[in-house]
Amino acid sequence: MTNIIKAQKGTKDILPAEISKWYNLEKKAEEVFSFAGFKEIRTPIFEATELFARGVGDTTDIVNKEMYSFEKSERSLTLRPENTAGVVRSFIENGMHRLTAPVKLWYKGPMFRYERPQAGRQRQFHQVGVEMFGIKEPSADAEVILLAVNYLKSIGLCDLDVEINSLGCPNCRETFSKKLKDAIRPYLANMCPDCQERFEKNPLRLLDCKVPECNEVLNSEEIQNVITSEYICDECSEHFNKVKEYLDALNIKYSVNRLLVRGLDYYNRTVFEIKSNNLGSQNAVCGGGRYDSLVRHLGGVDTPAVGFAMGMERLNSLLPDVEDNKLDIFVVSSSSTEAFKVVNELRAAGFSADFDLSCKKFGKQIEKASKVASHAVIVCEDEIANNTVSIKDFSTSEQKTVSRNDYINCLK
RNA sequence: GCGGGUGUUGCCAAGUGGUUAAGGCCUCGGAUUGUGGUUCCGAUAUUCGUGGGUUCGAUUCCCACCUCUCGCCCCA
Repeated sequence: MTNIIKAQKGTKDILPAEISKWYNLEKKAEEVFSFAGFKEIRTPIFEATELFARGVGDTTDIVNKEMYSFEKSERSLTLRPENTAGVVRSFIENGMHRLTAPVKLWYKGPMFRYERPQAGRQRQFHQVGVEMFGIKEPSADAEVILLAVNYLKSIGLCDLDVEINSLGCPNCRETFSKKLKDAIRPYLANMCPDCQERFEKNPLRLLDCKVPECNEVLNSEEIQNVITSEYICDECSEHFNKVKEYLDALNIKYSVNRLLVRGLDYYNRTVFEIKSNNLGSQNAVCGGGRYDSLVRHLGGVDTPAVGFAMGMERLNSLLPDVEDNKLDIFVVSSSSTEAFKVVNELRAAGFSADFDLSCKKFGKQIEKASKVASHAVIVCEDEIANNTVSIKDFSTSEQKTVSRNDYINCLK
């Protein structure tokens, strides 16, 4: 026998038994986002590799070691590892900066990252997210966070922790990085190898290292003074305060986490994450923030933007399983032809209906009917002879025989 | 890329260095050729993750690889 071909590492089938959970996530996204004036956008699954190298940032792990890239006709292409870069590309390419601001977009779909799979992490996974372009005011930040919270609420997730932070503008970021590096430099030799590398590549990431020795350094009074000091400029600070005011006014509970640093290079000012305690180590269900320079960076007209993305598998794992809906009607018949006709009539009338294609004997058909449907419509010899059908309600076991001409009405 | 755990049928799951690999669920057939959800009977593993090795003999012992899983890194 030939070898069985299995799903690739880190990929999964979404089976019929779990599909209603997915439908629900997608349906609620459509509802909640369109209620807030967001329109869905669908961008290609693969893009030019350069888009991600420039868009996501070539200091990131995503770009350095997690991309599914391949060559075709001398072009380097990559399966999208996230969708912000793709949406921005589309925004620029389609001249959306000419539309009245804000341009509000949402998306859902598969993303690909070559990582070691673990709880809440696959190589092919799904994200649902929003991007809003053209508003530099802090109201946009608050609107996007509000939307995230409301979406999570709509799918039944209320008790999640919202954490926010401000990275400041590129200037603040550089000043702060420099201060931090200066402060840490004397202790660097005692810190973990990862931190040694972060020190050069992305100093802000030093802040959330989990290694005890590094924590010790970070918790020292000297470093803490740097961390808690006023690290962003007045303008950025005002922006951040305003965001917090909006969130307070909207009764959104949040905490400010100075150590929250998002891994993608394009963020500035507001960044946020929404976390759950029930997810194991990959505990963020939502991550987002402001990325004012990305559109310009990718060659578009300078346009401020904010957005977030959520991991749908992680959302699903927090949600209870839902039971499959039963069919309205299963047609039991001694004649396949009659069954076909009746099923067809029922479906046209708006009932979900099915019948036994292999025309097994009566007992088997009624057994199947009781398992998959709430009602049986019986069309056997007697009924056919008298131009009637029998309707059986499995919840009460009651059965009545009605005229074939208006049985549909008897079901309503 | 690094570390820990794991792998018996569609699913759950026992088991042993010796030849018929328990049991349960699901599925299918029958008791019951017009009435199901109860009951009873019957059927379903010839790669026991894959490939090597030890042995007269391995699903059981050893090695390698792979999967899944939990962590690290990083991220949703």
